[in-house]
Amino acid sequence: MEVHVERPPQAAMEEKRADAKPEIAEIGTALPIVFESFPSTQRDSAGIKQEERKLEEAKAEMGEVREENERLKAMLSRIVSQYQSLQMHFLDVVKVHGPAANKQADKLPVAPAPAKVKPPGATAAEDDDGPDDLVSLSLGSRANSGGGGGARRKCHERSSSSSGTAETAADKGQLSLGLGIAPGSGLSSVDDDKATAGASPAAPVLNLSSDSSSADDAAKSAQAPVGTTRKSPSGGAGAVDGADDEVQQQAKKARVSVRVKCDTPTMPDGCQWRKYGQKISKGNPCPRAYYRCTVAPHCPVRKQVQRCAEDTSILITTYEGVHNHQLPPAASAMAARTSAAAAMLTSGSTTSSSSASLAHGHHFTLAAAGMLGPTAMVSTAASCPTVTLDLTAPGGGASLLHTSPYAAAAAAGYESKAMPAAWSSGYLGYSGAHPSYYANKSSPALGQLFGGSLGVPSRPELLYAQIGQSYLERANSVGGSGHGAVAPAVTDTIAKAITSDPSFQSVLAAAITSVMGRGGAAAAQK
DNA sequence: CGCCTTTGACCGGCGC
DNA sequence: GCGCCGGTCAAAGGCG
Repeated sequence: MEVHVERPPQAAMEEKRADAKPEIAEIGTALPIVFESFPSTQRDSAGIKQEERKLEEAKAEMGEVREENERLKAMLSRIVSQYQSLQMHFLDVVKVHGPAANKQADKLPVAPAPAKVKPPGATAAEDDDGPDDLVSLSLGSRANSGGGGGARRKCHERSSSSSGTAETAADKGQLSLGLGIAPGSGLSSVDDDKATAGASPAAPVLNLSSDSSSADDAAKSAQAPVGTTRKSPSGGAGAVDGADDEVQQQAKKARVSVRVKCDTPTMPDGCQWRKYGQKISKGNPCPRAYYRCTVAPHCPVRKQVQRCAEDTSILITTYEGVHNHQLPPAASAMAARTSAAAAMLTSGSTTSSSSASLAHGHHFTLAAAGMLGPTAMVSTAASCPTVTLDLTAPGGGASLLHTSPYAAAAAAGYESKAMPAAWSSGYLGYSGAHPSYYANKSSPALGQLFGGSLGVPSRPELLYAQIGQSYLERANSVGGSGHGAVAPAVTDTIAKAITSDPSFQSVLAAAITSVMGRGGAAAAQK
């Protein structure tokens, strides 16, 4: 004689999460049966007392469930608020380090729209102005539709809307962090209409995305294949000066290679690919397959898949370009990772080889490096700079491997300019003035946003290390265990999406670092 | 029928 | 200038 509500543990958990009402219903249906089973009044009395007790227990349990629901709701709202707070912090950074951009919005859009992006194409063609003041952080970045108009439309909503004057940002330089995530994907919320006002045709944009497309490419609807030697249409931009051309050339060939233990023919990265070629490359008996992204009709992204000669269980996937479309959540993770790596690569290659040509000697590298994976390697073999993310190493250590020429440069004392040096010392070197910022402003939000277990690092480098570690763990799970199970899980809840979205993390870290670098570079120039 | 893979041919860059 | 090599194209065939 007992009210027995049978619920498997997992079911109970889900019920708690959802609502307590089902439980009430079950109790209600069970009670009549219990009453009918008592023949005598005495037993009825005893049974009623027992039932009352059970009812009280049920109520208590229900209360607990409600409390848990409240806690979850509070947690969710807290995460959302923290995310928005982070956006505010980011704008603060923009204001502090970009006085000219002070007119930018100090107001954040309610919707999680970290930033709008300006197509990388605008970079070279328009980068004839002075130092850019606007850092445009884009989580969703690439212009969907091409055309120069499209590029302008991709200007940042925040920069324009809050100031109320589109011209505000128009004359300011812009730093665009195109991280290869399709517009509207994940946390990105692109409001093209609003963004239009903020677009600055004359604003220099440094694009850190892996997209190899030049200004021309972007002008041509960002659909031109990137990194291809055959069809590079970059010739047309007459406005591109030599320095920018060089930068673009490097960016054009920027690649991100991911090494993952994978038994399947291709790494499940969430995108749809169409195989368009296969070759036996020299030095590797395993054929190299060439894939093209087919999610969007003219997506410029391509990838090469080849098994490691030494260990055929290791799949080496090399990505080129930036998607010009919205990515599935699972694909966003990989895109963010590769794009962050590409950002590091681009920044590093430019600073090491032609820092003067780059208007601003940024050091995005540490931030990017922190998110690259257990092992990140930079190589410039065959005049094609490539960042290799080795996700095959167990343990997820954040060690970074430096290969020549960067490692050599660092060893030779060029740490201030060589990219990998930034990983080890470059960033920390000039960040001396910023720890307070991290400790007082960003760190709390970051520490919580990037996982409550992370805590709040007392030093920026620790913050990055933790961010990176957090990212690595997720990256490992995504890249190593397969995307199939990841996508649905990631999209389960908003909170989970926010806290686990690597694109946001990578963009945020890269942007903060870039801002710091810009600040330092600007100060140095003055 | 549409999409995809396969595969030989072609093209351009690069080194000698 | 020539050959090698990486990368891409495009026709042909397979598959659902």
